[in-house]
Amino acid sequence: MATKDAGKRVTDRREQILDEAQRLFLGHGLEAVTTRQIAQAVGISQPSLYAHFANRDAIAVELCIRAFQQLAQRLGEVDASLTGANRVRELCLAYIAFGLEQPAAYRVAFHADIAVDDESGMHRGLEAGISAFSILREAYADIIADSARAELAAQSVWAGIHGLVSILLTRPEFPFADLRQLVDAHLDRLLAADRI
Amino acid sequence: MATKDAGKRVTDRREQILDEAQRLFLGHGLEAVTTRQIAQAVGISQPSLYAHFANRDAIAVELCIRAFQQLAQRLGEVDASLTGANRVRELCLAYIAFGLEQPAAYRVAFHADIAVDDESGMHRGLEAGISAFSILREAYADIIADSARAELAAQSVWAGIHGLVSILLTRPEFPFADLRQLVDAHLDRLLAADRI
DNA sequence: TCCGCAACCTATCGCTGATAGTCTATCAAT
DNA sequence: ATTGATAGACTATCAGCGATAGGTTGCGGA
Repeated sequence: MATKDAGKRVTDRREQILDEAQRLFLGHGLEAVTTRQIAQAVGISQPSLYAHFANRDAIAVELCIRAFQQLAQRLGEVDASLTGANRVRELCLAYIAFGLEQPAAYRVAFHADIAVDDESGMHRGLEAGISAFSILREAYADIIADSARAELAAQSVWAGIHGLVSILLTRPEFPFADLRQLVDAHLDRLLAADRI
Repeated sequence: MATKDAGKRVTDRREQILDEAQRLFLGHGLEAVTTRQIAQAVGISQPSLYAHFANRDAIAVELCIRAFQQLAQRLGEVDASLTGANRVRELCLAYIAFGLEQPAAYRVAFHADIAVDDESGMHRGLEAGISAFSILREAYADIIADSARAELAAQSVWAGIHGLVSILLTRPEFPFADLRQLVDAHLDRLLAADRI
């Protein structure tokens, strides 16, 4: 009981740090938030963070995981009764909506430069990203029988919608066309190959 | 004469700083390079940089301009005798090649967060970016008569190829398909709408 | 009762971008 | 030829950053 409480307290503080870090990151952007700000928001001293995380990057990795999980959840909410190309299009719309509505989360997921683990060549945030991507991959398995072709299609479409979200987020000052028209035109173009 | 010499000397030092900064940025990435490293490479003290640039961001803006100019030059080298969809495809290939061969330049151009000017809502790097994009826009004016539709198509294709380059650069650890296959599949998909 | 450990603290490190204040060499005007 | 202004460089220094060292406290188990 007491042991469990102690363990729980540690977990809670870790989660509390991540909650505050996420809140600050979403509000001010990844690079702008300092460890001292996070610590102050939690109500502990700045060095105390290092009892829970190896370094600032480790916090960023956890937030990267959260961001990909939120993306996966958003994609998971897409109407499961849809099939084929219709489902792919709705997944793309959900993806773009997530990116534009949660720009800070999207940037943590895709633009933050986070060191990968030396042996695995990955970090846990990337694993979460792959699992989010799998939703799109499986939707394409429904459309294209050849699995290699389905994989290529899914990666291409992913890159395509990522490009739109990415450039809208990082260079919003460019003279883009009307957002709805641009999204529609982009999806029409990107998914034209899957027309029946 | 003497005045001109003095003016020239200033310009040279500015250019020298930018040259060294570019060399360091390309080698070590944007965030990794410090003002002291730049100053040391030039052979002056770190505060002396601030006689030539308002701050570190101002140097980044100039390098952003250079990156876009290099991209524009690369696109300008595409065979001018090509027309229509063939020209668009070659432009896309050149774009992707530039991004993958000059990752640091591409990141400065598209991923570096550089404050925009308050009144104009832009910075000069963005203007250079727009002029690079214009090459693709004009190629689409050749294919699609309706100028609004041509603009939408060009922006969509730009976003599409940017997405592939961007994700390959920022998340190379993802299990992507073979690069040549992926690029081919992506361009096939992205440009399918322009088939005659 | 005492031990060990987890979590916290203060103090401090080296490094960063940026500013203040001074010195010097060059050029234009007297 | 002498003066005054200016450009460009310097040293010294700042506050803020991520991170580390070392000591203190309080609680659960032997």
